[in-house]
Amino acid sequence: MKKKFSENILDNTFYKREADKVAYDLLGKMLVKKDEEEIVGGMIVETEAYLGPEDPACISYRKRRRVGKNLFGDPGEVFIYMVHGNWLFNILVDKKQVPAAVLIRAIEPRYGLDIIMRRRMVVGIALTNGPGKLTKALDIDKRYNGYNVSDPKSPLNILYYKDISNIQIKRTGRIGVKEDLNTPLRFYIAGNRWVSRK
DNA sequence: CATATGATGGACT
DNA sequence: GTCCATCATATGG
Repeated sequence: MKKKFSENILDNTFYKREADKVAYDLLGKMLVKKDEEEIVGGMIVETEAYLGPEDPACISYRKRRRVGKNLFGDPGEVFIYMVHGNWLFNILVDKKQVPAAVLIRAIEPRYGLDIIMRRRMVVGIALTNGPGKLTKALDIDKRYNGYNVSDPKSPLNILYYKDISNIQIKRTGRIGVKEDLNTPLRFYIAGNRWVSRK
């Protein structure tokens, strides 16, 4: 099982592209975490792209540049950020030294459901249908800053799972941002019940 | 040290 | 849809 996981890990060239393209292509991929001996994780069903210094919603924008110092890392690196009492799980993307990221907003649980339910103390779609919920479900916090999801030794990985070329992807504006761009930068799998909002 | 700030979640109308 | 508790950071005194 573990060997199969490592064979399917997306390599870091996947992340060396513009944030909106990576956000789109992450849908239908598998996010897994090695949790002690067990594997927890699920299929990514909702993402948002944050484009960098030119994007008013991005942490690397203007005054918030200090907050975004961790945004200057290699593509594929994990970037964790606290908002409203919730840890948000991001992956650095684009060329090196471009402070852009993709936020993972929702997953469909596939591994370690019993562990996830114990941590969340709920059942059903509320387990992982939001960016703060999924980090609680997978026990992700700032300890995981700096790991690279393309590195087989990392506790967090993203795997190829299935072809999504026949699945309908919807685009909307980003949720909860103070100042969004005109381009819709939120992506989700149409009809998937684990998506946070329609 | 004090306070303002959210890329939220959950309870409620 | 609205309201507000939340809490790690950033920033200013």
